[in-house]
Amino acid sequence: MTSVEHNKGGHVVTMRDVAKVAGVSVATVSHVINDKPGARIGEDARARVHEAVAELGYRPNALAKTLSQGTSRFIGLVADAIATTPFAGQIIHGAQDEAWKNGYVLLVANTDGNKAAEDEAIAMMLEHQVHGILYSSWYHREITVPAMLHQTDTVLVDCFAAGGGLPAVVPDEEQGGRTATEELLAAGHRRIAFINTTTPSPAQSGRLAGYRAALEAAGIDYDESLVFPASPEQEGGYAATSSIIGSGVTGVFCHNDRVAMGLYDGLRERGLRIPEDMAVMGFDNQDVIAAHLRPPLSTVALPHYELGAAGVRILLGLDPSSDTLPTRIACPAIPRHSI
Amino acid sequence: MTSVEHNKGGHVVTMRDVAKVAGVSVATVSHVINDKPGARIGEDARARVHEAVAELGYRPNALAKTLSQGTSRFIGLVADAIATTPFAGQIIHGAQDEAWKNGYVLLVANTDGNKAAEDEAIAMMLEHQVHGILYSSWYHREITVPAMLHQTDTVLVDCFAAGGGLPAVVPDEEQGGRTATEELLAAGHRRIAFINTTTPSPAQSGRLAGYRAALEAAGIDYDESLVFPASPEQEGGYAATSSIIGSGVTGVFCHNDRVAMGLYDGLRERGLRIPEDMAVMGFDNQDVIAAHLRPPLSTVALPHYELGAAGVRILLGLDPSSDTLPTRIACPAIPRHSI
DNA sequence: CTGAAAGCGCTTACAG
DNA sequence: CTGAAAGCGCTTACAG
Repeated sequence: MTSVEHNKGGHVVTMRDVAKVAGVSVATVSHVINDKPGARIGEDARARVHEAVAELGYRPNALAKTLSQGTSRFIGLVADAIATTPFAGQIIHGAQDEAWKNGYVLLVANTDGNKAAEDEAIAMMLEHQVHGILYSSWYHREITVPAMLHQTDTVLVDCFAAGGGLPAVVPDEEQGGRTATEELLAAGHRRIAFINTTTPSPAQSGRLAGYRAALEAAGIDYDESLVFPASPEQEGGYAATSSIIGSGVTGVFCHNDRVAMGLYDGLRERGLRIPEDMAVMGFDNQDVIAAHLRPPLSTVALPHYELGAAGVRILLGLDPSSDTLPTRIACPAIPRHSI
Repeated sequence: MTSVEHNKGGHVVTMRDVAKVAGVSVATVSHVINDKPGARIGEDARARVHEAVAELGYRPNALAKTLSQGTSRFIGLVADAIATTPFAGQIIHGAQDEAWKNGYVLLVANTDGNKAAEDEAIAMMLEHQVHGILYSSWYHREITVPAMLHQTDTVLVDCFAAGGGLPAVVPDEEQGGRTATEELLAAGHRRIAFINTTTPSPAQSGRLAGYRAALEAAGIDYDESLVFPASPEQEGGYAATSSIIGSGVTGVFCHNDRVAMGLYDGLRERGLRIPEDMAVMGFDNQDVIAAHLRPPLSTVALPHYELGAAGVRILLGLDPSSDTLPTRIACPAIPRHSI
């Protein structure tokens, strides 16, 4: 394989080489390359430096720059499950784009939820002088903050700390639940079921609260018998089918898209059409699924990309934040054809 | 927020501080911390250094180390679509684990397939003195190598260069197609359809070749009329349903899981049971889908994690590689209940 | 067994 | 308008 640009001497080209070729000092090279505001450098010198840079194929050593400046351009992202769903990928994507935009680069580490790996990851990031760390979860939940995280600036992404103390960004589950229910309401449905997860979580309580709020705003009494528990997967939705049908409901808000997918199967097996016989609303806007169900699923999106992006903005002090109240990111409606 | 460990002086603790507290020179500190082989350091001095490190909460500056050693511990991963599917996430996961295992850290960049972003990403990685770059695609395809990649060691992951020239790791599509077909064969099917994608690609030709090879090995004549073209999504599989049924086949190998998912719908609508009336085999082992279809889908897995891991192994010279022939990683069968 | 010193590739006051 | 020099936090021959 070939390697980095080398000058005739055989070593990688450095600022000294550029200075030599341009006939100026390294200080001058540094000034023109970085376009230092206060730098009074003559046009000719400036031009010679640029020529030399181009001629030699010079590329600054970002690490050396960091060392001398004492401030790094790294942001660390520690994730608990990088590969389980596209969700983590979207967080990484948002964080990376935003970091980039601000001249930072992303250092990522996966921990698989393993404490030891987590500490090792954080230690490595600290040793690399990260500007700060984004500590993320692939699903919204409460976590206990690894002690080492306190050695640098950190913001929690898609999770939050027990007693607060650290800025956090999470999806607005309640607004999401409200929005989902409103979509059903807007289509004329009055008797609406909610298949909720059996797993205690911000999603479980938040989406339920949103469902109730939307109903109330529409002047509809909350009927506890219309919320059905289910495991948050296709299997859960499928199993809930008869209860849903038996409840005399015309629309159902599913805790997530996977549940909706299972319900689709159950409904179809009984000869029911969507949305004519039953309107169904999902949650998550899960890739590969939502847009390709028959009919395409109306749902509400989990803003993972935004979560990652907002995380770095907060870390860089570009967005306001609070140590006690997580920043909530809206979950927008994605209307398709199941309502 | 709090910040890095500081000593009484108020600045972050450095090797000098440790040396001072331990009553030795920084050279000595360096030697004991790195456990240098040739270093003849007394037990007492060694102990004092360790004590000082613990007492001060000293953490080495990895960047400074890199500078003085002239060799970095970074591996860059440039991906074209970090968030589209879990696939890219799995590549990142595999690469990160393997990098970690060898003392390297992963720098990731997303390009969204955008040439400018790509060049910028590579430039940034070069400036950060990466040891090498993993250039990856989220689906197996031929690419044209960005020129800048030649300035460092690079290995292609889930893609390969037109004329060779760079080591590459890709899934073994043909073996995967063969394996998928063999699963159907092993269940006693003799008349087997193949729903292939309409998109020209290594997957299209490789899986077809595998299908034919398996048939041939089983002494079954290849019948061209049994391979049906379809768009590689749920919609394509659904649309192929009548052709499949009309072909008198008892089993079908689908180009991917999404196609299989669409076919499931089509079959169900016509009252056909899986696998009793029709056996179906997928490809990809796509998360969130494959294991949760009704019945759970038998399929073949795309080895993305392994692709990422093998990529860094090749980059580090731990695995053999070739500049002309991509390394092929096996696609294992994942038997479930659709056959 | 241990330390002084040079060097890695930059940046940044400070002189002039 | 430009350069010499010190410094960032380490490592590594080289002396002793």
